[in-house]
Amino acid sequence: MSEQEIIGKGTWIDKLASELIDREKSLGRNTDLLRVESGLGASGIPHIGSLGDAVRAYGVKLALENLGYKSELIAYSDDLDGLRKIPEGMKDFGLEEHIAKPVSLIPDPYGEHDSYGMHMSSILLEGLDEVGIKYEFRRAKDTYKQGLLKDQIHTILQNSTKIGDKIAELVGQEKYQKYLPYFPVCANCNRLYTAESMEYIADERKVKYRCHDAEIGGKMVKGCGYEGEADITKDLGKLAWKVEFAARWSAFDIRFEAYGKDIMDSVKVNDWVADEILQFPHPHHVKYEMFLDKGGKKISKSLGNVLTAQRWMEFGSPKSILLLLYKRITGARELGLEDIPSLMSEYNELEDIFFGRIKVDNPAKLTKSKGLYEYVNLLNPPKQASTHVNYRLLIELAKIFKENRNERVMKKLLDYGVIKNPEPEIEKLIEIAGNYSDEFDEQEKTEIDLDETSKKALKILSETLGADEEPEDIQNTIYQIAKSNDVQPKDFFKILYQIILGTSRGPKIGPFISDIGRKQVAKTISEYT
RNA sequence: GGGUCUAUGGCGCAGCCAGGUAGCGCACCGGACUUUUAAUCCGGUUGUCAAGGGUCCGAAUCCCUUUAGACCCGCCA
Repeated sequence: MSEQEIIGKGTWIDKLASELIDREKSLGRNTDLLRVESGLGASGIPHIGSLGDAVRAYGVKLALENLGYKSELIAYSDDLDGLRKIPEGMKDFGLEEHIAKPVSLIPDPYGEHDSYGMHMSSILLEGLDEVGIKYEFRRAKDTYKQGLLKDQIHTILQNSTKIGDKIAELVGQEKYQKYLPYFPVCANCNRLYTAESMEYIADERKVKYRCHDAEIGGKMVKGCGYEGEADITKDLGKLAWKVEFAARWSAFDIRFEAYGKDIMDSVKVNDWVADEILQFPHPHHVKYEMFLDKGGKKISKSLGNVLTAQRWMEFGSPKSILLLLYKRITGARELGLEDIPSLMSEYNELEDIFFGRIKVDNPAKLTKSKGLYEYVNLLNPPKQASTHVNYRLLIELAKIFKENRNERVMKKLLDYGVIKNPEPEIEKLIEIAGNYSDEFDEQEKTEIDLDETSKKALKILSETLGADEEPEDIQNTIYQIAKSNDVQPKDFFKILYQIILGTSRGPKIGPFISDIGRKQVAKTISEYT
């Protein structure tokens, strides 16, 4: 490590915040409040990547504050986006008729929120609440209704020719050389995208449009033929993505926004629009990779491999999500629920490092690990380490104890000396580890080949175990039964593991059987004789 | 057509974005313990960090070129 000064907590988040501050300074901009933004999609079920955008933006906010600046996170729901595709699992709600309508104008099929869009956003917001992220919520619908973007829209529409040419030059998309980058919501049929903007009447701040057929999501959607004018200061309608971010950044004074590589082109154009058209130096950015599923496929709302934060938290702690998201930002990531156990362990390890229980020689690494731990705790780390229980051990124990799980696993942990007292946090851990074990423990009904001698031995064992009097040494008893019935002990043990656990190996079987309950085991075994 | 990411022991991966002894899990080998399955514990082996070049006192890490794979964009938001 060189003598380079450590910035903040020594993580990539701090470095990013520091770059941001340097940039603001060299731009000569006011730094009284450095606002960061995260966009929330509202048209599909929000997955963990959507959560990541907001969580990381919040991390940057924390870093900025830690470096002595005021900051604020805006969570902006794009709820004027039109519904283009009906998400997997929602085919039965009759949503077809709402295709192309802004998601905030579609009723919530579940009847829980004011609209379809709000329903989707809420899933994400609840996820954020659960991991402890604070934000200021804003919606596209209100933003446009209140005319918050009217000046930006006006400027953009006045420069639409220039912008259209630039879009073609930067990303090769030519449609905005023909059309205005503004989609009104048809006043007659409530549809977006079908309303084609023809002309901007600058004096009146109105866009003339005609509702015509349009192709959306590979399907033709009928326009209603209505012709009208949309008032950009208060009517519903929205800018195309290629220019909308810029308008928002300028209107909300946004200084930082991360983005996924799928919208790289849009960001490129928006940066230019912000700088050159709106005269608002674009926010500082960081690009991240999409989360992919374990097959390397993009997590997609329509493919049905959506991994939500809520689903994750059935099996992993909120901190395991934060760790996943704060660990690093670059790199393609194949992600699945099977990553939870190692993240759970890694958190404990970081905690041990933070509290000095694990020595780390490299000072830079030490700083970084401690810093990461602090971010995972949202820069408010606990005063003392929590009791650590290995998550994988819990999964194993949960696999064995299915009835009265909490109580019996807890007892086992006390027996093992892993914990000293039952604690509520441990109960929670047992619960989620139990969920994990129930979900991913394939209980393959193994066909077991049993010859007559094995059956006979099993029968004897079953009777012995089922007797009222408990054999002193079950391990030895099993061994003796095998031997005296001409069954290889090795094979006999294997058969028992197959019957009890569905595997060919397992924990030492004597104590294991008393743990499960010998009568219970006797009953199980008798089914095979 | 444009762009991004990835490549590290047999397998799966971390380390890279702030350069400083190449690490972890599984597997494998040896030992301890167990009445011989298993588990556990201790110890050990395994690497031209994809290839080539550059910067540097020092590169898995930074820069350039190449190869292979994945993903994104080129509908739309």
